Amino acid sequence: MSPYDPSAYPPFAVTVDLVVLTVRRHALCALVVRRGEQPFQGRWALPGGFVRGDEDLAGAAARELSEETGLCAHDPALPGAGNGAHLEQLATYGDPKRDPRMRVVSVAHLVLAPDLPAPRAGGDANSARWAEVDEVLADTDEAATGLAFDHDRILADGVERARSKIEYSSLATAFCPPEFTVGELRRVYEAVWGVSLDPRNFHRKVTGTPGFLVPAGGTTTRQGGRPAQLFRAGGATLLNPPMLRPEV
Amino acid sequence: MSPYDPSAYPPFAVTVDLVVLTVRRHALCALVVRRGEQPFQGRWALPGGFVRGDEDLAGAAARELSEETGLCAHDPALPGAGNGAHLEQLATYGDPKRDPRMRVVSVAHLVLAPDLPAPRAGGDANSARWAEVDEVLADTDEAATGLAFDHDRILADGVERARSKIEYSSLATAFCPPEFTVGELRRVYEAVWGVSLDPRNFHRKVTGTPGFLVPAGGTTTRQGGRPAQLFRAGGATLLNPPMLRPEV
DNA sequence: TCAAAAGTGTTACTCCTACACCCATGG
DNA sequence: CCATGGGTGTAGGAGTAACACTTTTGA
Repeated sequence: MSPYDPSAYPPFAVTVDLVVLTVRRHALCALVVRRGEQPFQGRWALPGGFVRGDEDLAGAAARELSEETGLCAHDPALPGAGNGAHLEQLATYGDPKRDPRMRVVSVAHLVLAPDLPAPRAGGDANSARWAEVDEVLADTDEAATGLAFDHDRILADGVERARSKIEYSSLATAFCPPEFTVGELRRVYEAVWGVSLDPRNFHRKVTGTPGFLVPAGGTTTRQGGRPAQLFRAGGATLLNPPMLRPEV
Repeated sequence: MSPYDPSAYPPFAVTVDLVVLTVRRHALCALVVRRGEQPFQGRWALPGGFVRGDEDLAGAAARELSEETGLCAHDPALPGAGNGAHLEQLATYGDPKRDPRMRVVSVAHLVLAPDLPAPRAGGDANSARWAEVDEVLADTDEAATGLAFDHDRILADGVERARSKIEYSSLATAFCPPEFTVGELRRVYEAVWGVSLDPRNFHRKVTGTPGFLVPAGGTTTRQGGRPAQLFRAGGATLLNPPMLRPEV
Protein backbone atom coordinates (compact mmCIF):
# COMPACT_ATOMS: atom_id res chain seq x y z
CA MET A 1 0.00 0.00 0.00
CA SER A 2 1.34 3.35 -1.03
CA PRO A 3 1.89 6.02 1.59
CA TYR A 4 0.12 8.37 -0.82
CA ASP A 5 -3.09 6.40 -1.05
CA PRO A 6 -5.70 8.51 0.77
CA SER A 7 -8.06 5.64 1.36
CA ALA A 8 -5.37 3.90 3.40
CA TYR A 9 -5.53 6.59 6.08
CA PRO A 10 -8.01 6.91 8.91
CA PRO A 11 -11.27 8.63 8.01
CA PHE A 12 -12.21 11.92 9.62
CA ALA A 13 -15.51 13.69 9.93
CA VAL A 14 -15.24 17.33 8.85
CA THR A 15 -17.54 19.99 10.23
CA VAL A 16 -17.88 23.74 10.04
CA ASP A 17 -18.51 25.77 13.18
CA LEU A 18 -19.66 29.36 13.05
CA VAL A 19 -18.67 32.31 15.19
CA VAL A 20 -21.49 34.70 14.29
CA LEU A 21 -20.91 38.10 15.86
CA THR A 22 -23.12 41.15 16.03
CA VAL A 23 -23.46 44.27 18.13
CA ARG A 24 -26.60 44.51 20.25
CA ARG A 25 -27.30 47.08 22.92
CA HIS A 26 -23.70 48.34 22.86
CA ALA A 27 -22.26 44.86 23.45
CA LEU A 28 -20.55 42.34 21.23
CA CYS A 29 -22.74 39.24 21.01
CA ALA A 30 -22.29 35.77 19.55
CA LEU A 31 -24.93 33.38 18.30
CA VAL A 32 -25.15 30.21 20.40
CA VAL A 33 -27.53 27.26 20.10
CA ARG A 34 -28.63 24.73 22.66
CA ARG A 35 -27.55 21.20 21.95
CA GLY A 36 -30.37 18.71 21.74
CA GLU A 37 -28.18 15.61 21.61
CA GLN A 38 -25.34 13.90 23.36
CA PRO A 39 -22.63 14.77 23.99
CA PHE A 40 -22.99 18.02 25.90
CA GLN A 41 -26.77 17.70 25.67
CA GLY A 42 -28.49 20.86 26.90
CA ARG A 43 -25.30 22.91 26.83
CA TRP A 44 -24.82 25.96 24.63
CA ALA A 45 -22.57 25.60 21.60
CA LEU A 46 -21.64 27.40 18.44
CA PRO A 47 -23.84 26.64 15.45
CA GLY A 48 -22.34 24.28 12.91
CA GLY A 49 -22.70 21.00 11.13
CA PHE A 50 -21.14 18.45 8.89
CA VAL A 51 -19.69 19.28 5.50
CA ARG A 52 -21.44 17.44 2.72
CA GLY A 53 -19.64 15.40 0.15
CA ASP A 54 -20.17 17.82 -2.72
CA GLU A 55 -19.77 21.26 -1.14
CA ASP A 56 -16.67 23.27 -0.32
CA LEU A 57 -15.92 24.64 3.14
CA ALA A 58 -17.17 28.17 2.57
CA GLY A 59 -20.30 26.75 0.98
CA ALA A 60 -20.97 24.56 3.97
CA ALA A 61 -20.50 27.54 6.28
CA ALA A 62 -22.88 29.65 4.20
CA ARG A 63 -25.47 26.89 4.21
CA GLU A 64 -25.30 26.45 7.98
CA LEU A 65 -25.54 30.21 8.42
CA SER A 66 -28.60 30.38 6.26
CA GLU A 67 -30.22 27.46 8.09
CA GLU A 68 -29.56 28.97 11.50
CA THR A 69 -30.25 32.64 10.87
CA GLY A 70 -31.71 33.12 7.41
CA LEU A 71 -28.73 35.33 6.66
CA CYS A 72 -27.23 35.36 3.19
CA ALA A 73 -23.47 35.09 3.40
CA HIS A 74 -21.27 37.27 1.29
CA ASP A 75 -17.89 35.82 0.47
CA PRO A 76 -15.59 38.82 0.06
CA ALA A 77 -13.49 36.85 -2.40
CA LEU A 78 -16.34 36.81 -4.88
CA PRO A 79 -16.73 40.04 -6.84
CA GLY A 80 -19.89 42.00 -6.88
CA ALA A 81 -21.83 39.97 -4.35
CA GLY A 82 -24.28 42.40 -2.88
CA ASN A 83 -25.25 42.80 0.72
CA GLY A 84 -25.22 39.97 3.19
CA ALA A 85 -23.07 39.07 6.14
CA HIS A 86 -19.31 38.99 5.94
CA LEU A 87 -17.94 35.44 6.07
CA GLU A 88 -14.33 34.33 6.28
CA GLN A 89 -12.49 31.23 7.37
CA LEU A 90 -11.15 31.49 10.90
CA ALA A 91 -9.07 28.42 11.82
CA THR A 92 -9.28 24.65 12.04
CA TYR A 93 -9.49 22.63 15.22
CA GLY A 94 -8.50 19.01 15.17
CA ASP A 95 -7.47 17.76 18.58
CA PRO A 96 -8.03 13.99 18.58
CA LYS A 97 -10.15 14.19 21.73
CA ARG A 98 -12.19 17.29 20.95
CA ASP A 99 -15.23 15.17 20.14
CA PRO A 100 -15.66 12.08 22.30
CA ARG A 101 -17.55 10.17 19.61
CA MET A 102 -14.95 10.04 16.89
CA ARG A 103 -12.28 12.00 15.14
CA VAL A 104 -13.84 15.28 14.04
CA VAL A 105 -11.94 18.14 12.44
CA SER A 106 -13.82 21.41 12.51
CA VAL A 107 -13.13 24.31 10.18
CA ALA A 108 -14.36 27.37 12.07
CA HIS A 109 -15.67 30.39 10.18
CA LEU A 110 -16.24 33.94 11.31
CA VAL A 111 -19.41 35.80 10.39
CA LEU A 112 -20.00 39.48 11.07
CA ALA A 113 -23.58 40.65 10.80
CA PRO A 114 -25.63 43.76 11.54
CA ASP A 115 -28.01 43.70 14.47
CA LEU A 116 -30.62 41.10 13.58
CA PRO A 117 -34.09 40.18 14.68
CA ALA A 118 -34.22 37.43 17.27
CA PRO A 119 -32.59 34.29 15.94
CA ARG A 120 -34.66 31.41 14.71
CA ALA A 121 -33.20 27.96 14.89
CA GLY A 122 -35.21 25.41 13.00
CA GLY A 123 -38.38 26.97 14.31
CA ASP A 124 -37.50 26.45 17.95
CA ALA A 125 -37.08 29.96 19.29
CA ASN A 126 -35.92 28.69 22.66
CA SER A 127 -32.87 26.91 21.32
CA ALA A 128 -30.88 29.83 19.92
CA ARG A 129 -29.89 33.17 21.42
CA TRP A 130 -27.45 36.04 21.24
CA ALA A 131 -24.99 35.74 24.12
CA GLU A 132 -22.80 38.59 25.25
CA VAL A 133 -19.27 37.59 24.42
CA ASP A 134 -17.86 38.98 27.65
CA GLU A 135 -20.23 36.89 29.73
CA VAL A 136 -19.52 33.67 27.85
CA LEU A 137 -15.77 34.13 27.97
CA ALA A 138 -15.61 35.50 31.51
CA ASP A 139 -15.55 32.15 33.28
CA THR A 140 -13.87 30.03 30.68
CA ASP A 141 -12.16 28.18 33.49
CA GLU A 142 -15.29 26.72 34.96
CA ALA A 143 -16.04 23.91 32.58
CA ALA A 144 -19.63 23.74 33.74
CA THR A 145 -20.58 27.19 32.47
CA GLY A 146 -18.71 27.39 29.16
CA LEU A 147 -19.72 26.26 25.72
CA ALA A 148 -19.63 22.65 24.56
CA PHE A 149 -16.56 21.00 23.01
CA ASP A 150 -13.70 23.46 22.49
CA HIS A 151 -16.11 26.19 21.46
CA ASP A 152 -14.90 28.60 24.15
CA ARG A 153 -11.53 28.57 22.50
CA ILE A 154 -13.00 28.96 19.01
CA LEU A 155 -15.16 31.85 20.13
CA ALA A 156 -12.19 33.55 21.77
CA ASP A 157 -10.16 33.18 18.58
CA GLY A 158 -12.99 34.58 16.50
CA VAL A 159 -13.45 37.57 18.79
CA GLU A 160 -9.75 38.24 18.73
CA ARG A 161 -9.76 38.09 14.93
CA ALA A 162 -12.64 40.56 14.74
CA ARG A 163 -11.04 42.90 17.27
CA SER A 164 -7.75 43.05 15.43
CA LYS A 165 -9.18 43.10 11.92
CA ILE A 166 -11.33 46.19 12.35
CA GLU A 167 -8.10 48.02 13.17
CA TYR A 168 -6.66 47.84 9.71
CA SER A 169 -9.66 47.11 7.50
CA SER A 170 -13.09 48.55 6.88
CA LEU A 171 -14.67 45.40 8.28
CA ALA A 172 -16.48 47.24 11.06
CA THR A 173 -19.03 48.33 8.47
CA ALA A 174 -20.13 44.68 8.29
CA PHE A 175 -21.74 45.22 11.71
CA CYS A 176 -23.79 48.13 10.36
CA PRO A 177 -26.92 48.23 8.21
CA PRO A 178 -26.43 49.29 4.58
CA GLU A 179 -26.78 52.96 5.52
CA PHE A 180 -25.39 54.19 8.81
CA THR A 181 -24.04 57.24 10.55
CA VAL A 182 -20.54 57.94 11.78
CA GLY A 183 -21.83 57.70 15.33
CA GLU A 184 -23.25 54.25 14.73
CA LEU A 185 -19.98 53.10 13.27
CA ARG A 186 -18.15 54.52 16.27
CA ARG A 187 -20.41 52.63 18.66
CA VAL A 188 -19.48 49.44 16.79
CA TYR A 189 -15.81 50.06 17.47
CA GLU A 190 -16.56 50.91 21.08
CA ALA A 191 -18.58 47.73 21.58
CA VAL A 192 -16.12 45.41 19.87
CA TRP A 193 -13.10 46.86 21.62
CA GLY A 194 -14.82 47.67 24.90
CA VAL A 195 -13.45 51.21 24.98
CA SER A 196 -14.61 54.80 24.55
CA LEU A 197 -13.43 56.76 21.52
CA ASP A 198 -13.36 60.51 21.05
CA PRO A 199 -16.31 61.27 18.73
CA ARG A 200 -14.57 64.28 17.19
CA ASN A 201 -11.34 62.55 16.27
CA PHE A 202 -13.19 59.43 15.14
CA HIS A 203 -15.33 61.47 12.80
CA ARG A 204 -12.32 63.18 11.28
CA LYS A 205 -10.51 59.87 10.88
CA VAL A 206 -13.21 57.89 9.10
CA THR A 207 -14.46 60.70 6.88
CA GLY A 208 -10.91 61.65 5.99
CA THR A 209 -9.83 58.17 4.87
CA PRO A 210 -10.48 57.96 1.10
CA GLY A 211 -12.75 55.12 0.08
CA PHE A 212 -13.81 54.13 3.58
CA LEU A 213 -17.20 55.87 3.58
CA VAL A 214 -19.26 57.36 0.78
CA PRO A 215 -22.14 59.74 1.55
CA ALA A 216 -25.53 58.14 1.00
CA GLY A 217 -27.29 61.47 0.67
CA GLY A 218 -29.78 61.56 3.51
CA THR A 219 -29.65 62.35 7.17
CA THR A 220 -31.15 60.71 10.18
CA THR A 221 -31.92 61.69 13.69
CA ARG A 222 -32.62 58.26 15.11
CA GLN A 223 -30.06 58.78 17.86
CA GLY A 224 -31.44 62.15 18.98
CA GLY A 225 -29.53 65.39 18.73
CA ARG A 226 -28.44 67.06 15.54
CA PRO A 227 -29.22 65.05 12.37
CA ALA A 228 -26.31 62.97 11.15
CA GLN A 229 -25.29 62.30 7.58
CA LEU A 230 -25.87 58.78 6.29
CA PHE A 231 -23.01 56.84 4.71
CA ARG A 232 -22.49 53.60 2.89
CA ALA A 233 -19.36 51.45 3.05
CA GLY A 234 -16.89 52.57 0.39
CA GLY A 235 -14.89 50.26 -1.78
CA ALA A 236 -11.71 50.44 0.29
CA THR A 237 -11.03 47.35 2.35
CA LEU A 238 -7.67 48.29 3.86
CA LEU A 239 -7.27 51.20 6.25
CA ASN A 240 -3.96 52.95 5.98
CA PRO A 241 -3.02 54.30 8.42
CA PRO A 242 -5.03 51.96 10.65
CA MET A 243 -7.57 52.86 13.28
CA LEU A 244 -5.66 52.94 16.53
CA ARG A 245 -6.99 50.89 19.40
CA PRO A 246 -6.44 52.70 22.72
CA GLU A 247 -3.98 51.05 25.08
CA VAL A 248 -6.23 49.97 27.96
CA MET B 1 -30.29 8.22 11.93
CA SER B 2 -29.55 11.36 13.84
CA PRO B 3 -28.28 14.41 11.99
CA TYR B 4 -25.63 14.66 14.69
CA ASP B 5 -24.19 11.22 14.18
CA PRO B 6 -20.72 11.79 12.73
CA SER B 7 -20.38 8.32 11.29
CA ALA B 8 -23.43 8.97 9.12
CA TYR B 9 -21.56 11.63 7.15
CA PRO B 10 -19.14 11.12 4.29
CA PRO B 11 -15.56 10.39 5.31
CA PHE B 12 -12.77 12.79 4.44
CA ALA B 13 -9.05 12.35 4.30
CA VAL B 14 -7.26 15.09 6.23
CA THR B 15 -3.74 16.19 5.33
CA VAL B 16 -1.32 18.89 6.38
CA ASP B 17 0.60 20.83 3.76
CA LEU B 18 3.61 22.94 4.67
CA VAL B 19 4.65 26.34 3.36
CA VAL B 20 8.27 26.37 4.58
CA LEU B 21 9.87 29.75 3.92
CA THR B 22 13.44 30.88 4.31
CA VAL B 23 15.68 33.64 2.97
CA ARG B 24 18.54 32.52 0.74
CA ARG B 25 20.79 34.77 -1.31
CA HIS B 26 18.59 37.81 -0.67
CA ALA B 27 15.47 36.05 -1.95
CA LEU B 28 12.44 34.52 -0.26
CA CYS B 29 12.42 30.80 -0.94
CA ALA B 30 9.94 28.00 -0.32
CA LEU B 31 10.61 24.30 0.13
CA VAL B 32 9.13 22.19 -2.68
CA VAL B 33 9.36 18.44 -3.26
CA ARG B 34 8.99 16.45 -6.43
CA ARG B 35 6.01 14.12 -6.50
CA GLY B 36 6.84 10.49 -7.08
CA GLU B 37 3.28 9.31 -7.50
CA GLN B 38 0.11 10.03 -9.38
CA PRO B 39 -1.57 12.41 -9.62
CA PHE B 40 0.77 15.19 -10.70
CA GLN B 41 3.66 12.71 -10.85
CA GLY B 42 6.96 14.48 -11.43
CA ARG B 43 5.55 17.91 -10.63
CA TRP B 44 6.75 20.06 -7.74
CA ALA B 45 4.48 20.35 -4.72
CA LEU B 46 4.50 21.56 -1.17
CA PRO B 47 5.62 18.98 1.37
CA GLY B 48 2.85 17.41 3.40
CA GLY B 49 1.11 14.23 4.33
CA PHE B 50 -1.81 12.59 6.01
CA VAL B 51 -2.77 13.26 9.59
CA ARG B 52 -2.61 10.14 11.71
CA GLY B 53 -5.43 8.98 13.87
CA ASP B 54 -3.83 9.89 17.16
CA GLU B 55 -2.08 13.20 16.49
CA ASP B 56 -3.37 16.74 16.40
CA LEU B 57 -2.94 19.07 13.43
CA ALA B 58 0.09 20.97 14.72
CA GLY B 59 1.69 17.68 15.70
CA ALA B 60 1.21 16.28 12.23
CA ALA B 61 2.72 19.43 10.73
CA ALA B 62 5.71 19.23 13.06
CA ARG B 63 6.23 15.57 12.21
CA GLU B 64 6.13 16.23 8.47
CA LEU B 65 8.52 19.14 8.91
CA SER B 66 10.95 16.99 10.80
CA GLU B 67 10.72 14.22 8.23
CA GLU B 68 11.32 16.58 5.32
CA THR B 69 13.96 18.89 6.74
CA GLY B 70 15.15 17.62 10.09
CA LEU B 71 13.92 20.88 11.59
CA CYS B 72 12.45 20.93 15.06
CA ALA B 73 9.26 22.95 15.07
CA HIS B 74 8.54 25.42 17.79
CA ASP B 75 4.90 26.02 18.47
CA PRO B 76 4.71 29.60 19.79
CA ALA B 77 1.65 28.66 21.83
CA LEU B 78 3.73 26.36 24.00
CA PRO B 79 5.75 28.12 26.66
CA GLY B 80 9.46 27.83 26.93
CA ALA B 81 10.09 25.74 23.85
CA GLY B 82 13.59 26.64 22.83
CA ASN B 83 14.89 27.27 19.37
CA GLY B 84 13.49 25.69 16.29
CA ALA B 85 11.44 26.93 13.39
CA HIS B 86 8.31 28.99 13.86
CA LEU B 87 5.17 27.03 13.00
CA GLU B 88 1.60 28.29 12.79
CA GLN B 89 -1.59 27.21 11.15
CA LEU B 90 -2.26 29.01 7.88
CA ALA B 91 -5.64 28.04 6.43
CA THR B 92 -7.64 25.01 5.33
CA TYR B 93 -8.39 24.09 1.74
CA GLY B 94 -11.31 21.81 1.02
CA ASP B 95 -12.58 22.22 -2.50
CA PRO B 96 -14.30 18.94 -3.42
CA LYS B 97 -12.22 18.61 -6.60
CA ARG B 98 -8.83 19.68 -5.27
CA ASP B 99 -7.63 16.07 -5.23
CA PRO B 100 -8.91 13.90 -8.08
CA ARG B 101 -8.65 10.71 -6.04
CA MET B 102 -11.06 11.45 -3.25
CA ARG B 103 -12.25 14.12 -0.89
CA VAL B 104 -9.17 15.53 0.83
CA VAL B 105 -9.20 18.48 3.19
CA SER B 106 -5.78 19.98 3.75
CA VAL B 107 -4.84 22.08 6.75
CA ALA B 108 -1.95 24.23 5.55
CA HIS B 109 0.72 25.37 8.00
CA LEU B 110 3.32 28.10 7.68
CA VAL B 111 6.90 27.51 8.78
CA LEU B 112 9.56 30.20 8.95
CA ALA B 113 13.13 28.98 9.21
CA PRO B 114 16.64 30.40 9.08
CA ASP B 115 18.76 29.68 6.05
CA LEU B 116 19.34 25.93 6.11
CA PRO B 117 21.71 23.49 4.55
CA ALA B 118 20.43 21.89 1.38
CA PRO B 119 17.19 20.05 2.04
CA ARG B 120 17.09 16.32 2.39
CA ALA B 121 13.93 14.49 1.52
CA GLY B 122 13.95 10.92 2.57
CA GLY B 123 17.55 10.63 1.47
CA ASP B 124 16.82 11.56 -2.10
CA ALA B 125 18.60 14.88 -2.56
CA ASN B 126 17.18 15.34 -6.03
CA SER B 127 13.58 15.36 -4.91
CA ALA B 128 13.53 18.49 -2.75
CA ARG B 129 14.79 22.02 -3.31
CA TRP B 130 14.42 25.63 -2.29
CA ALA B 131 12.47 27.48 -4.95
CA GLU B 132 12.43 31.25 -5.20
CA VAL B 133 8.91 32.32 -4.38
CA ASP B 134 8.82 34.99 -7.06
CA GLU B 135 9.69 32.48 -9.76
CA VAL B 136 7.12 29.93 -8.64
CA LEU B 137 4.34 32.46 -8.38
CA ALA B 138 5.30 34.47 -11.45
CA ASP B 139 3.46 32.30 -13.95
CA THR B 140 0.69 30.97 -11.82
CA ASP B 141 -1.56 31.16 -14.87
CA GLU B 142 0.28 28.57 -16.86
CA ALA B 143 -0.88 25.37 -15.29
CA ALA B 144 2.05 23.46 -16.69
CA THR B 145 4.67 25.33 -14.68
CA GLY B 146 2.96 25.76 -11.33
CA LEU B 147 2.85 23.49 -8.34
CA ALA B 148 0.62 20.45 -8.07
CA PHE B 149 -2.95 20.54 -6.74
CA ASP B 150 -3.92 24.01 -5.44
CA HIS B 151 -0.47 24.51 -3.96
CA ASP B 152 0.18 27.72 -5.90
CA ARG B 153 -2.72 29.26 -4.07
CA ILE B 154 -1.58 27.87 -0.71
CA LEU B 155 1.94 29.16 -1.27
CA ALA B 156 0.62 32.60 -2.24
CA ASP B 157 -1.49 32.71 0.91
CA GLY B 158 1.48 31.70 3.05
CA VAL B 159 3.74 34.30 1.51
CA GLU B 160 1.11 36.97 1.99
CA ARG B 161 0.73 35.93 5.65
CA ALA B 162 4.47 36.17 6.21
CA ARG B 163 4.72 39.52 4.44
CA SER B 164 1.99 41.09 6.50
CA LYS B 165 2.89 39.47 9.79
CA ILE B 166 6.46 40.74 9.96
CA GLU B 167 4.96 44.22 9.83
CA TYR B 168 3.41 44.11 13.25
CA SER B 169 5.26 41.28 14.98
CA SER B 170 8.83 40.27 15.66
CA LEU B 171 8.42 37.22 13.46
CA ALA B 172 11.17 38.27 11.06
CA THR B 173 13.67 37.04 13.64
CA ALA B 174 12.44 33.51 12.86
CA PHE B 175 14.31 33.83 9.55
CA CYS B 176 17.57 34.59 11.38
CA PRO B 177 19.99 32.33 13.24
CA PRO B 178 19.93 32.58 17.06
CA GLU B 179 22.41 35.47 16.99
CA PHE B 180 22.24 38.01 14.20
CA THR B 181 23.05 41.61 13.36
CA VAL B 182 20.70 44.46 12.61
CA GLY B 183 21.87 44.38 9.02
CA GLU B 184 20.99 40.71 8.66
CA LEU B 185 17.55 41.37 10.05
CA ARG B 186 17.12 44.26 7.63
CA ARG B 187 18.06 42.04 4.70
CA VAL B 188 15.32 39.63 5.81
CA TYR B 189 12.74 42.41 5.59
CA GLU B 190 14.13 43.49 2.23
CA ALA B 191 13.99 39.97 0.81
CA VAL B 192 10.50 39.17 2.13
CA TRP B 193 9.01 42.46 1.02
CA GLY B 194 11.15 42.89 -2.09
CA VAL B 195 12.07 46.46 -1.21
CA SER B 196 15.05 48.48 -0.01
CA LEU B 197 14.99 49.97 3.45
CA ASP B 198 17.05 52.83 4.83
CA PRO B 199 19.71 51.15 7.03
CA ARG B 200 19.91 54.12 9.40
CA ASN B 201 16.21 54.41 10.11
CA PHE B 202 15.82 50.64 10.30
CA HIS B 203 18.56 50.43 12.90
CA ARG B 204 16.96 53.12 15.01
CA LYS B 205 13.54 51.50 14.72
CA VAL B 206 14.48 47.97 15.76
CA THR B 207 16.95 48.92 18.49
CA GLY B 208 14.55 51.52 19.86
CA THR B 209 11.57 49.15 20.19
CA PRO B 210 11.68 47.73 23.72
CA GLY B 211 11.80 43.95 23.87
CA PHE B 212 12.37 43.41 20.15
CA LEU B 213 16.12 42.81 20.32
CA VAL B 214 18.46 42.10 23.22
CA PRO B 215 22.23 42.48 22.82
CA ALA B 216 24.02 39.16 22.72
CA GLY B 217 27.35 40.64 23.68
CA GLY B 218 29.64 39.98 20.77
CA THR B 219 30.28 41.55 17.44
CA THR B 220 30.80 40.13 14.00
CA THR B 221 32.32 41.29 10.78
CA ARG B 222 31.00 38.56 8.50
CA GLN B 223 29.45 41.15 6.19
CA GLY B 224 32.59 43.25 5.83
CA GLY B 225 32.88 46.82 7.01
CA ARG B 226 32.67 47.92 10.57
CA PRO B 227 31.92 45.14 13.08
CA ALA B 228 28.26 44.91 13.96
CA GLN B 229 26.73 44.11 17.34
CA LEU B 230 25.08 40.72 17.71
CA PHE B 231 21.52 40.48 19.00
CA ARG B 232 19.07 37.81 20.02
CA ALA B 233 15.30 37.98 19.58
CA GLY B 234 13.72 39.64 22.62
CA GLY B 235 10.58 38.48 24.32
CA ALA B 236 8.28 40.97 22.61
CA THR B 237 6.08 39.44 19.94
CA LEU B 238 4.01 42.48 18.95
CA LEU B 239 5.57 45.55 17.38
CA ASN B 240 3.86 48.77 18.30
CA PRO B 241 4.08 50.95 16.30
CA PRO B 242 4.54 48.50 13.45
CA MET B 243 7.32 48.34 10.93
CA LEU B 244 6.07 50.29 7.93
CA ARG B 245 6.19 48.60 4.57
CA PRO B 246 7.03 51.14 1.83
CA GLU B 247 4.23 51.82 -0.67
CA VAL B 248 4.82 50.67 -4.26
C1' DT C 1 -34.25 76.89 27.05
C1' DC C 2 -31.79 72.88 27.64
C1' DA C 3 -29.86 68.31 26.73
C1' DA C 4 -27.83 65.58 23.33
C1' DA C 5 -25.46 64.32 19.49
C1' DA C 6 -22.94 66.14 15.09
C1' DG C 7 -19.29 68.37 13.37
C1' DT C 8 -14.90 71.97 13.00
C1' DG C 9 -10.49 74.27 14.63
C1' DT C 10 -6.30 74.31 17.08
C1' DT C 11 -2.30 72.95 19.62
C1' DA C 12 1.10 69.81 21.27
C1' DC C 13 3.20 65.62 20.75
C1' DT C 14 4.87 61.14 18.53
C1' DC C 15 6.71 58.96 14.95
C1' DC C 16 8.51 58.53 10.38
C1' DT C 17 11.46 60.02 6.26
C1' DA C 18 15.37 61.80 4.26
C1' DC C 19 19.79 62.75 4.38
C1' DA C 20 24.32 64.70 6.47
C1' DC C 21 27.74 62.89 9.00
C1' DC C 22 31.01 60.02 11.80
C1' DC C 23 33.03 55.12 13.17
C1' DA C 24 35.63 50.83 12.58
C1' DT C 25 37.22 47.31 9.93
C1' DG C 26 39.62 44.76 5.62
C1' DG C 27 42.20 45.13 1.44
C1' DC D 1 44.04 55.38 1.63
C1' DC D 2 39.58 54.01 0.44
C1' DA D 3 35.58 51.05 -0.04
C1' DT D 4 32.13 48.95 2.84
C1' DG D 5 28.89 48.43 6.02
C1' DG D 6 27.65 50.09 11.11
C1' DG D 7 25.73 53.59 13.73
C1' DT D 8 24.16 58.77 15.42
C1' DG D 9 22.09 63.57 14.68
C1' DT D 10 18.79 66.50 12.92
C1' DA D 11 15.12 69.01 10.25
C1' DG D 12 10.64 68.66 8.15
C1' DG D 13 6.20 66.48 7.65
C1' DA D 14 2.28 63.28 8.47
C1' DG D 15 -0.87 61.80 11.73
C1' DT D 16 -2.83 61.52 16.37
C1' DA D 17 -4.67 62.96 21.16
C1' DA D 18 -6.88 66.26 23.77
C1' DC D 19 -10.03 69.64 24.15
C1' DA D 20 -12.42 74.28 23.20
C1' DC D 21 -16.05 75.55 20.34
C1' DT D 22 -20.11 75.88 17.06
C1' DT D 23 -24.37 73.63 14.86
C1' DT D 24 -28.90 71.46 14.71
C1' DT D 25 -32.36 68.86 16.25
C1' DG D 26 -36.21 67.08 19.98
C1' DA D 27 -38.32 67.65 24.47
